[in-house]
Amino acid sequence: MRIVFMGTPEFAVPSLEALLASEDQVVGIVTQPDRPKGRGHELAPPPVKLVAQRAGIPFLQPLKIRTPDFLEALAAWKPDLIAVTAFGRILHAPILNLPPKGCVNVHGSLLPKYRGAAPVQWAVINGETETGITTMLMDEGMDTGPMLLQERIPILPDDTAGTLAPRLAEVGGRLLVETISRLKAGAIAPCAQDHAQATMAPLLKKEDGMIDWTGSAQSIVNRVRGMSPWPGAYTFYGQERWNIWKAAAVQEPAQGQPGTILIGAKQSLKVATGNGLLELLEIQTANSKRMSVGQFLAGHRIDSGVRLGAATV
RNA sequence: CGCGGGGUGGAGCAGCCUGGUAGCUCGUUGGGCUCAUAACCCAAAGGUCAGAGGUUCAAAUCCUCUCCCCGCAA
Repeated sequence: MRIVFMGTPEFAVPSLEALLASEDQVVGIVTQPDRPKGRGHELAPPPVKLVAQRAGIPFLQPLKIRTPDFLEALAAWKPDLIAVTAFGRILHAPILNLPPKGCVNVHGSLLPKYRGAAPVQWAVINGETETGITTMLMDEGMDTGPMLLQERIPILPDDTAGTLAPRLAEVGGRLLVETISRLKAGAIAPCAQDHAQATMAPLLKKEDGMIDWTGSAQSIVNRVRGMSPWPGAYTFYGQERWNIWKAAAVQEPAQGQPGTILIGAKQSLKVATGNGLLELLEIQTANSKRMSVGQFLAGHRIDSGVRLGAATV
């Protein structure tokens, strides 16, 4: 079959590579335009583009999807099927209807849970112990199409969004190839989602990383995990912004108001929460790199009793 | 030419503005204390202060350039 692949970030790379290694032919790739990134204003190519170049497969980086030009270019590739993993754009009907076999999407959750742009992160933030990959036939909604295959994987207690995503992406690649193969054989029955069970996993915003100390210690741990490596969970020590990269709930009763710092022996820094104590393990302050709390305390004088929270003037 | 912070013994920081024998917390090593210890006490080792040039009697500190790192913003 002739397949067009659409995808953008690192998460999409295993899907593309799995397709390239499969019996089907990837005749074209669509990815997002290079974007300014990093400290200067250098343009950074999306990971999928790099793979496309290395594989020597023609690719497009349209600024806008809903144009006659793009649709024409897509049609010229004569795809039997379009495979989509984390492309980052909504496909409208003219594209969805283009390939005879339809458009297959790889989604990083157990649909109908966690529809949307950040399913991996929100699953971790909500403390799920299991997630997975769902392949589906795309329709015009946001991850609402009928499901094809699903595979579950556990979320480990120490997983962050950053450690979980690559594992899911691998499963995604495998499941994508299997899905296509079974579609060709007519050995798969699309199964409508139970829309009543649907939940949303919207794109993460910076503010989603703001730690609410009135929550439980475990809920804060989960937020820290889900916001890593981007955009990061944070709080304020006075006016100074602290990014928290690793934390653990401690089996001790909290002392003081939520957010109160407790400096202990052994170079430890614990914080009272709405329910339980939270020990900070890895921290990053402005203009500095992330470091263990032990290292941080070696060079910074932090007093017990100070409250973390919103920025104070 | 997007804005800003920084590179000081192994780690994290102070000192720089107001030039003049390099300091703090921790780690390491040795010793002591202790039933014992990741705890405590004593001692030691370890730095061409990122690099190059300049000003000066004298530069970590002032000026110029280079390299590297980081935060914000995207």
